[in-house]
Amino acid sequence: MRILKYHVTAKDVAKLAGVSQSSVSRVYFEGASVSNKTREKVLAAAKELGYRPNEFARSLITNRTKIIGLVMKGIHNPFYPEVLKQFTTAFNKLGYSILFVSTNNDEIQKEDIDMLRNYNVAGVIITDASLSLNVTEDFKENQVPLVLFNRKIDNDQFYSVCCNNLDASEKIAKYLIEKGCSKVAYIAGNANTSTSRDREKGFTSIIEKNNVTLNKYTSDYTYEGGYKTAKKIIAEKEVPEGIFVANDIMALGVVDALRENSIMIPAETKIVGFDNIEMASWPTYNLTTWEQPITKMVEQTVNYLMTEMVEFSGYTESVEVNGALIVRKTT
Amino acid sequence: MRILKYHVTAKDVAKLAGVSQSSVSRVYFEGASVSNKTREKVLAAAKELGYRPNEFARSLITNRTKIIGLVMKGIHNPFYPEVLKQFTTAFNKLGYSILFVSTNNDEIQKEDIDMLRNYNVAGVIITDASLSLNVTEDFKENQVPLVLFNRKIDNDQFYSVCCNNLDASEKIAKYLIEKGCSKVAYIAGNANTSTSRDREKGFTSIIEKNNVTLNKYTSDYTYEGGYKTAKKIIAEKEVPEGIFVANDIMALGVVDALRENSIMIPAETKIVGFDNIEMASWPTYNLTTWEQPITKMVEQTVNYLMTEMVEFSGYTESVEVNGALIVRKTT
DNA sequence: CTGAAAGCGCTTACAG
DNA sequence: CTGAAAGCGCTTACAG
Repeated sequence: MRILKYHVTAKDVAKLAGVSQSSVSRVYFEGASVSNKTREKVLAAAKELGYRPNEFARSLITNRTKIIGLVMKGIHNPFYPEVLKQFTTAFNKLGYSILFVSTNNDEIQKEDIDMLRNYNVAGVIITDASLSLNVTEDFKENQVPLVLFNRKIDNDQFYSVCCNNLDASEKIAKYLIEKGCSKVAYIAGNANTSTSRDREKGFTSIIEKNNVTLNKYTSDYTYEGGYKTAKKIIAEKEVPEGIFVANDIMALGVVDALRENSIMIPAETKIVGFDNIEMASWPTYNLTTWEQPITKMVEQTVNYLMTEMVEFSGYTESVEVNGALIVRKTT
Repeated sequence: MRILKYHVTAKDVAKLAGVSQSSVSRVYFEGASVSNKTREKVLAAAKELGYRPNEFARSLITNRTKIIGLVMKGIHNPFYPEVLKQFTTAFNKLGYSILFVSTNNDEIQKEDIDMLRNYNVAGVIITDASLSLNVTEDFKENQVPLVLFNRKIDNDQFYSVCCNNLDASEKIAKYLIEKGCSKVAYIAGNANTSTSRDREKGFTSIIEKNNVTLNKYTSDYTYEGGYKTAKKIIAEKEVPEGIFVANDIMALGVVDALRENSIMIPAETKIVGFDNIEMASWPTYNLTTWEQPITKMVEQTVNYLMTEMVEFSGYTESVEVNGALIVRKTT
């Protein structure tokens, strides 16, 4: 056993303040009614003793915590550290803490979920990973609100927050056509992600309507993936006039590969990415891309969770937040 | 109030297994002695009911959790997402969860610490930020082990894990001299970080011994900072033959700025970074750098915390883990 | 508004 | 090894 500094409890505060322990509790419990006089006495005593309510005793009774579980897979994509930072800042301001879980698999594992269940998290955000229904039954049964961030699942079992991927990719297609491309390519991210599928769908629909030649390649949302795919395209001899790459980090790999082979961007080939990560604006790359409105997406997620945490409704919707095309020098 | 699914407790398991609640508790508490017969009965009953010990009730008594607080500031530097991922993976494997705190200030704030104290974390890792002594008194008093990761503080009040910054920067200096540089520059990161100071100290000592001209610049460990500092250096007309940049992300900014001004790397100027982030190996950059041994640094931190969490000793030391020079095409 | 008391789900001496 | 009981620090009906 550790020998600990004397732990200040509500009882100690009560004694010093000359009130009951219940009254101390009421001062720290939102919504309870206490007279100003009692409140002042309690707060003064609490300050003197350095009292802080024990979150665990609290959670034991209320069966609630102020912990948000955040599950993230692709921390290597610079898009996600920014997302993490914004979520942490937003929730910390609201008095909530972030329990961070990094999953290695495309699909979230039972262990990852168990970690969150063990700590009885008040809400869950899953970014960048899919999940099977049975894994989340626990959350539903316990009325823990859940948001899929930057991913959606076709059935309407989940609340999801995404960028307007379909519309965005249609606009990107139109933009490349306007720029005069008569032969284009799409480089997909992981095939099992909704983002890659939606971006492919929107892009393809417009391209096909305009009788532009389209080649599709599958990659994996990494720099190396983009680089290798571009090398493959180059090896096929007929480099397309425009390439829409499903995310920025892959697009940077594509740019580097084309440069190594002295293919001029944008003169010979135009490149468009997706995300608008910081590096896209670096002078070396100056990548034309679609900006994902992270701040708005985070806001939307936080608002939903906060509402559902106050009173669980189980409401689900696929929310799409509008981004915008950022034109730089690769087109 | 939420209407919750019936919560399975140790009592329920005890009833089904035909043993006392204490016995159920003993099965789940490491170190307690239970007969195999009892254990089997309990585990069977627990499985049938889907029992999971309540962490909060547990923590209330033991005054311990399986939560590690991880404080991070510079998540924008790609070095840190990798650190975060490795810590999360390592601790999850050991059954510990990560409470993530992102601080915005160079110095950790009282609020950040309060967040960790509220959840009675078992251990704390602080990366990339400094902290004043008074803020951490709470941890000491409560015997919560603490590690400074990639930062150290001159007094020996803290256990810290760093790369061998001093030795590394001496070697980098020697390397640049060997390569024939007779005029060099050092671009510092945030002046109040131990990493930047140590790297400057080691580099300077060797450079001065060899009568090589040295100019020093202060920047801020960001890409933009590196970029702007390089522009300033260029404006001074006499671009040094070698530049040691205190971290990679700044070094990439330096490389981009020099390229924009058509200064040949490494022919006219050689660049050495520090960290060996993923991007340093990208073909566009191919940056010579010092590899920070993240895996070993994480291991060292985890081992220390695990030991101190079992039995707190308060032992402190400044541990330095050896990295290595990675020669690429900027030198 | 306030206090006394029950109880959340565990761990842990204490007997046996 | 095992059970009955006390107690961790709170919240929350229940009276007053």
